[in-house]
Amino acid sequence: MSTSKVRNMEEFAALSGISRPTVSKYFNDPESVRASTRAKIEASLKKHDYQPNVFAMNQNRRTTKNIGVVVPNLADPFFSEIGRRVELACIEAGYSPILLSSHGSPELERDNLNSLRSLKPAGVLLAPFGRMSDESAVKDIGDDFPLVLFDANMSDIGQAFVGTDNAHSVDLIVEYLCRSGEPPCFFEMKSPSNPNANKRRQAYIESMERHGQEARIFQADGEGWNFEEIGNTEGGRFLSSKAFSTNTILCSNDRLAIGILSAAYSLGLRVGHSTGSDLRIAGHDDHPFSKFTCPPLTTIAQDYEAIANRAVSELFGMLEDDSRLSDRTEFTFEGRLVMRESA
Amino acid sequence: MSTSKVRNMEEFAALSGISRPTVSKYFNDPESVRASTRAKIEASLKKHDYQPNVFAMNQNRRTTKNIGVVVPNLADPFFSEIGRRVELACIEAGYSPILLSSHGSPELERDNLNSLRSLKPAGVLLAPFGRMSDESAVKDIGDDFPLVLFDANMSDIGQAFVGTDNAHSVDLIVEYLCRSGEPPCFFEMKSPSNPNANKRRQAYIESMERHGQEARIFQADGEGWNFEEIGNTEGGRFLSSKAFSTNTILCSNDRLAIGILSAAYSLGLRVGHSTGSDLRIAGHDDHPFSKFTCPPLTTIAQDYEAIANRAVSELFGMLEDDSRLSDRTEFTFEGRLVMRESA
DNA sequence: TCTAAATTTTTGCGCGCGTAAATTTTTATT
DNA sequence: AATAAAAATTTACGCGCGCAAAAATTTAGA
Repeated sequence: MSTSKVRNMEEFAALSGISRPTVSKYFNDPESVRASTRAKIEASLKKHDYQPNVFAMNQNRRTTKNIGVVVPNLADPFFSEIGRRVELACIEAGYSPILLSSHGSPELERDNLNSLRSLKPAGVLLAPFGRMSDESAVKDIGDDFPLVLFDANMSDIGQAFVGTDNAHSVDLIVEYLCRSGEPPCFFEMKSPSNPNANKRRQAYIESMERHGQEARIFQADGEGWNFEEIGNTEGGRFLSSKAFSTNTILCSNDRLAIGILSAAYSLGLRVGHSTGSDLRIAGHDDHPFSKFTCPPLTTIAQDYEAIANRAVSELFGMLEDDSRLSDRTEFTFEGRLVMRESA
Repeated sequence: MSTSKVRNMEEFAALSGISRPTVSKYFNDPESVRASTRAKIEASLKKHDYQPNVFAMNQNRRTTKNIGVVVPNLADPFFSEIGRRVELACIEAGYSPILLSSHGSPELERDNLNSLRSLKPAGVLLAPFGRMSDESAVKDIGDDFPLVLFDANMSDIGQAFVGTDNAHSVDLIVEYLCRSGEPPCFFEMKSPSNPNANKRRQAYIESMERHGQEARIFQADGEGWNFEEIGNTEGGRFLSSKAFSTNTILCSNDRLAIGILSAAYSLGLRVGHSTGSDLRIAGHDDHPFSKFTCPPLTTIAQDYEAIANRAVSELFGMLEDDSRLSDRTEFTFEGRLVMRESA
C-alpha cells in the first residue's frame, strides 16, 4: 500500500516522475493525458495513496465536480426516494452530489441555493416549491449555473424540466375510477405545500369534464407538510359529517390518502373496491409505503427511476455540450396506474 | 445593498478600513475582535455583501466548520427524521452539516467516511450499521476526528454514544403487553439490517424471563432494508400458518409491524386491543407514519429530539473542550410507551 | 527521412486566505 | 501619571493547486 505519506501534488508528481501540472490534468480528467503517462500515474497511485486537496483544487477552478441537489423536504418519502436516486446517479457519473433538504421551508430553499453558490457547483438539480419558491433566487441560480428542475416546474426557469405528466396521470386514475364505480371527488389541501397540487386539481377538473361528470373538490384546512395529519383530521371531519357527495375520493397525493384512510378506519368505514365497501380512496405518487396501507392504496406510480436518471443525464448533457443551454426542454413521463384494494 | 462587487477579503478589508487578517479573524469568530472593529466590519458587510471563498478558507485551516453526518439509510423515516434534526441543530450552532446516506450499504458507509476525510470535518456524527460496519474504517475516523455515534453503539469507538435504552424500552412494552393480554412473541428479521435488532431481541428475552414468561422468537427470512415487504411476506406466512403461538406480536421495529399489519388486514384478521380482536401487534420507534396505520400502531417512541440534540451538543462540547476527549461517555434516553389501537 | 502540425508536458505565476511573529493599542496596576 | 501586562492588529509568508503561455514531444504527411 502506502509507503510514506505524500504531502502534496508536487511531491506525488516527483515520485511519479512527471511534472505537477500534468498530474493535475490527470486528476481533472484521466483521459486528457497520454496513456503511458496515465499508466505511470496510476501505478504510482497504488504505491502512495495520495489524493488531491479538495479545497485547493476547487479554489482556482472556474467550476467544480460538485452537483447541488435541492429537494423541498427529505422527510417526505417521495423526495427521499427521488433524492436518493439522483444522488446515486451523480456519483456514478463521477460527480459529488451535495444533497440539501429545505425542510419544508421556502426560506431555507433560498438559503440552500445561496450556500450552493459558494461551492461553485458544476450544475444544480432542483425540485422547487414552485409558486412558493423565492422566484428571483431560483432565477439567479439558473443564470449563474446550469440548472435542471425536476418534479415541479417553474416557467422559463432552468434549462430543462423533468417530471410526471399530471394531466395524463390524473386522467388515468379518474377514468379508472369512473369506469369502476362512482365518479371521484377530489380531496386536497386548501393551501397546498406540494407544488404539483394545483396541476392535479386542474387535471381533475378537466378530466371530469371530459367524462361528462361534475367536478367536486374538497379542501382541507391546515398548513405545512404533515399531510397525513391533515388528511386524517380534515378528511375525518368530512367523512363523519358525510360531506363527500360520492363514495369515491381521489386524493391529491398518497400522504393525504394515508391520513384519510386512517380516519376512515377509525370511523369503522370499510374502504375498498369490492362490493360491501363503504368507500373508495385513491392517491397519487405510489409512495414507498402505499403498498402496505390497509387496504393497500390504489394510486398512480411516478417513474422515480426515469425522472431521476433523465434529470441527471440532461444536466450532464449540458455540462458537456454548451449548445444545449440555448433551448429549454421539458420532459414528462407518464404515470402508471397501480390498482390495489383501496379503490 | 451592494454597490460594487467585492473580489476578495483584501478588497473588502480595504473598504472597511481594517487589515485583512483582522477581517479573517472576524469571519473565524466574530467575538474575537474588538466591538468597535466588529461594528465597522458589520456595517461594511451590509454595504458590500461580501462573503469569503469557502475553498480558500478551508485550505489552510487545520479544521473546518464542516460536520459530517452519516446515516445508514435516508429512505428509512427514522433516519430521515433524526438526520433532519441533527442537521438543523448543526446549522443553528453555526456549522455546516454534510448529510450523507449510505443507502443501506456498509461499503458506501466506508466510502462516505473516507470522502468526509477530504473535507477536514471539525467532527463526525455517525449512526453506524454496527456489526456490519467496516470496523476499522470507523475506528480510523474516530482516531482522526472527534466522533460521536448515535442510534447504534460500537464498543470503544468514538468519544461518545447517544441512543435509546433498548433494555428499558423493550421492557416497558413487554410489561404493558403482559399486563393487558397475552404475553407477546417477538417478530424480527433473521439477519437484521437494523443495528439495534440484536439488543432488542436480548432485551425481549430478559424481560420475558423477568415476567416469568417463555420467550418465543419468530424470525423472517429476507435481506435488505425493505422491512415492510419482509414483514408483509414473512409475517403473512406465519399468520396464515398460525405459527404464532400467541395473539400478541411485538415487532423489532415499526416498519416490520407495518408490513405484518398489512398482511393481517389482507387475511381478514382484526388487529387491536379491544375485545373481539384476533391479534395485537406492537412496534418500536414510533415512525412518523405509525400514527396513521390501520389500526394506529402501539409502539415505543424514541426521543428523536433529545437524541439529536445531545449528539450534537456532545460533539460541540468536545470541539470546545479538548479534555472531554479522554473518557468515552454513553447517553441513553428512555423510550416512551405510546398506546394506540393496535395493541 | 525530414518537416510541419498537433498534442502533450513544463514553466511561471497567482488565487484567496490562514497563521505565526512582530507591532501597536488598550487595559490594569501601582 | 507611569509602567507592565494583556489584547488587538498588522506584517510577512506560504499553503496546494489551476491555468495560460512556452517548450518539448509525438504524430502525420510528403
